[in-house]
Amino acid sequence: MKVTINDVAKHAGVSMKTVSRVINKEPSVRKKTYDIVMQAVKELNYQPNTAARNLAGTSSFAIGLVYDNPNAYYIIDMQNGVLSRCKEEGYELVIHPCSASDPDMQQEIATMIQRSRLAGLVLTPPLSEQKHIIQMLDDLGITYVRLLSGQNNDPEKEQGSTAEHRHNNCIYVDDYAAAYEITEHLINLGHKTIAFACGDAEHKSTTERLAGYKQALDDNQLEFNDALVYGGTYSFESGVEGAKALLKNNNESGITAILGGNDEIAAGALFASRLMNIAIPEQLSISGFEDSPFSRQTWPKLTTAHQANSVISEHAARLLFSKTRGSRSHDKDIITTFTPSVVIRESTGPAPK
Amino acid sequence: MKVTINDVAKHAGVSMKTVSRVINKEPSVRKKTYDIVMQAVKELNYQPNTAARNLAGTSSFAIGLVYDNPNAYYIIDMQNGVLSRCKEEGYELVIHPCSASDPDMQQEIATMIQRSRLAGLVLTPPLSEQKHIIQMLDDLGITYVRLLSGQNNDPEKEQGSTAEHRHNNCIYVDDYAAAYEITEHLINLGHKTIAFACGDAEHKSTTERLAGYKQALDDNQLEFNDALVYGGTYSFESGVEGAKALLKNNNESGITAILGGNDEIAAGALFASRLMNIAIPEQLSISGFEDSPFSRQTWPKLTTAHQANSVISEHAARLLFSKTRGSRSHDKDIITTFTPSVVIRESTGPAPK
DNA sequence: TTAATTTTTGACACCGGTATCATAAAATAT
DNA sequence: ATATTTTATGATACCGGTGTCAAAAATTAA
Repeated sequence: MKVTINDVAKHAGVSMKTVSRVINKEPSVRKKTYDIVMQAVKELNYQPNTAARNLAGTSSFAIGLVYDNPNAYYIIDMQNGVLSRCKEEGYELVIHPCSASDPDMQQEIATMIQRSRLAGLVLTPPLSEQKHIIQMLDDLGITYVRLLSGQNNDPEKEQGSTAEHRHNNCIYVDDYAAAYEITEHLINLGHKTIAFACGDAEHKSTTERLAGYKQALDDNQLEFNDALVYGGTYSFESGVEGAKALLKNNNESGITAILGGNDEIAAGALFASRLMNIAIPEQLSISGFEDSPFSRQTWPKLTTAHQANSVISEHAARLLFSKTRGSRSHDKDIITTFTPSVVIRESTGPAPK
Repeated sequence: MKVTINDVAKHAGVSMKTVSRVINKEPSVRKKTYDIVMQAVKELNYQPNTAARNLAGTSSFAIGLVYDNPNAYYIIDMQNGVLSRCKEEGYELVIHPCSASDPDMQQEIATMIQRSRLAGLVLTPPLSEQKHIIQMLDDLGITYVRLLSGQNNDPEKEQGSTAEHRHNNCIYVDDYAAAYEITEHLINLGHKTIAFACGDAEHKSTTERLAGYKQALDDNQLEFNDALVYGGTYSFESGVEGAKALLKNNNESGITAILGGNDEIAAGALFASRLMNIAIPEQLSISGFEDSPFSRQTWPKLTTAHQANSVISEHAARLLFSKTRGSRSHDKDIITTFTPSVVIRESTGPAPK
């Protein structure tokens, strides 16, 4: 029933080590031998036993994906992107949802790494931003890749000694640029009083998006007003609350557009507007951020910044693999900075007079 | 740095086999010995190496979760439920998204099982309903649990010989009852012309929900009308199309309520109503099914049938473990049939006169 | 108290690969 | 053609646990 490397070796008339070489695509195997072995592999339908490889090898054929993020769409995209690369490389994926509020989190991650002898880790925000996690991974000496909000400027310069400053293992999403772009879109529509309903303050993405928004205002001679910024979380409920707070007293601030920290916030704002009988986009424009499927399922559909999460995570995995194995993959194919692009739908329109 | 079972054995002054017994909670270890070993485990912070256990043991300490379902919320819940049980049991989870349209799917699943020597598999619909998959798993002799739509009636009677008829490895969601309940809710609100926007026809859940709907109509002396059933898919877009089709020609059929096959369909119907300037719930009631977070983020919020996906999947994992290991867990704690319960929100209301 | 039985524990051979290093074969130089 | 270098292959010792079976210790019976 189950075929082992020895069966293949016998069938092909070579040693088991040669079979091992072939399936691991090691160099220095003659073309002819390679073909013979592959033939045997096919004929016997041989599947290398993961456990055995993991045990015998220096590191296992598995990587981990760690996340602390309640956004289902985001997570699924992350998983799928990483999985597709894993499949390509013949690796397994160990997923690890966790919660920053859990005091054992750090220990748990360490345990997981140790038990499964993971070859590497992909960290998504906001975990990827936490110093103590990074510190721990460095202490453990494990390879990892971080998904971050920001830009990968001056890579040479950034090769700092401390982990937080070493940026050659990061994939960036340029939220700053995207927020700038989307704010500009609103400005171009004639909006002058644009509010921003932020996500969690601790997330780097919030800071970045806020900065991009500010810069866009500034570059267009619009004054930044602190009262137009609502600090919340990346959730629908926060969007509802945010919109209510921003538009209080019959919109005394004269807001004509709200930039949502993400699609959920925007959807919440949409919901609140509905409650307050505000027509979108005639009386108020609302934009989201991320372009999750969600943004196409609201009324009206959301203008947002498209973020190709599964592509991003696939590249994160690519980068990770380029660091673990003898970098079989070409680092050059790896994109390390992604900039979401504005997708215009029906939730934004010309500013009312 | 890394602690092995031998280190623990030495530290505790016992043989490595005894340590193995302790960490596997095997019987016939004296309390005193057990304590000594556990003490050593703690002191050294020993983590058993998964790969080694998998290799040496009869089956590996990992189970698989296979799904072909585009619904992110659903998948995340499934994963989390199964994961929580895995954590409890010290197992790993191998996730495997796949697509029925992929001709290699079956082979891929077989490969995964073989490579990772999975101890078992949890199958979610619609994969869990496909005969050829079940057949294959049986041929492979692997343990699995299926999540199905239906009821677990007459368990004794059902112990048929063919896999499709063996139902002691299934967890049921009673969509029939839930659909009945939700339809009745609409009827009680005075609705007499209730449409049903179905999900994918091949899904058992569609058949079940439809049957429950029909029965409720019947029990309340309302005639079933084929023209009021729209056959679509479990997607937002389908909900939009479905509502448009059902309400065509200025709602010539006089529909006052639409039962959505799931929340996404309902959200789509909501969207379409908006397009057609139909007020919800004043002119038309719409209900969803599943109670995904989604149903709380539409306007108005959806009346729906709450389905505790993460609990369901946790029980699926429970059931699986009860079959794989020496059934350490008590089968009696396992619920095998779940009935979603109606959650009333704002998308349904009294029928218009 | 000793024999018989049951419960605990340990020695050791695997599980199915990879890593190392020696050896054989092929390519190149002399 | 032979010596030398390079490249391809194989023998064998692990990796860190589990399973088997026999030995030792603890219980119970006689």
